[in-house]
Amino acid sequence: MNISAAAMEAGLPVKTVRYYSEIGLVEAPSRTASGYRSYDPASVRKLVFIRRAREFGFSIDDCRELLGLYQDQNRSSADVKALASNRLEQIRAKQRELQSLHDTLSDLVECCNGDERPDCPIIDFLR
Amino acid sequence: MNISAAAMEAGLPVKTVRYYSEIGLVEAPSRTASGYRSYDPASVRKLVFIRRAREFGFSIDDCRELLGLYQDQNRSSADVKALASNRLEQIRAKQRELQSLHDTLSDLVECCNGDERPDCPIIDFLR
DNA sequence: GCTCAACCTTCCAGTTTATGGAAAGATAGC
DNA sequence: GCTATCTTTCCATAAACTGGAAGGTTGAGC
Repeated sequence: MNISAAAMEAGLPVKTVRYYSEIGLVEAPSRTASGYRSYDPASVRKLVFIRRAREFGFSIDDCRELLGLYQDQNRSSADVKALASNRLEQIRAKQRELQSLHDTLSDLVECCNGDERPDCPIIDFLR
Repeated sequence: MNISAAAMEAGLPVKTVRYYSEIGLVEAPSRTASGYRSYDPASVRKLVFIRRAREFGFSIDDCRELLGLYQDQNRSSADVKALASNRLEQIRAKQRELQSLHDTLSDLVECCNGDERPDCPIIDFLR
């Protein structure tokens, strides 16, 4: 399986697939006689796994850990839960932060006339 | 006013202040005879303005624009409002995205036993 | 006047997670 | 055999800084 077929199945750009093996996130695939990377179904499954984890905002380093757990038959679900809970707390923190930004900015936008005059509460607030 | 005093007043790291003039976000400060950067109160006010805008998640390019408006006596508040509304919509989009991540991940975390056994709905979901 | 710490300078490299492109070799279809 | 479409490697770029090295400046204390 050439890289473009593997990338397609995994739902990732070719460049990204190459990049993931470059940084050692997935093991280097075998090569054909002419040097083309050759992917097997197990590697493709790992790529899919990584794509999904990335979509959940897990960092590349988180993915390394998750992949280790994914491949470890003897992992405890507690280890996985710990990583996920961590990520969940990050998400909640970001949500709180965004909420506060949202509230302030939306108040400012609402009370700005948005007309031709220079008067602007948004600028005044930042000033 | 040396760079560290200016940085302190603006609430920014020295490195960042230097960086902002390097990329032309603020005009290059004058120099003392020995080459030290010398900041005046007006520059410090601009740095504060930038810090606040950055805290609101405006990009450096947004800041360039906002700074232009900040310095323009004849700006229309509509121009400022447009930038801010834009940013507000970005914030809302990010909020929706995070909410959906949060819900899925929190369901998964809740139904994971988090014990010594390998069984794990989180891994199963990503798989 | 000397010393020493705490400044300041520039320059280079690294962070994170890719993405874009150039130059050159491989393969498949006609 | 030609041509289009792969593939390879290598280098550059993105955003917004941050860290560190090597070396010059300043001011306080003695």
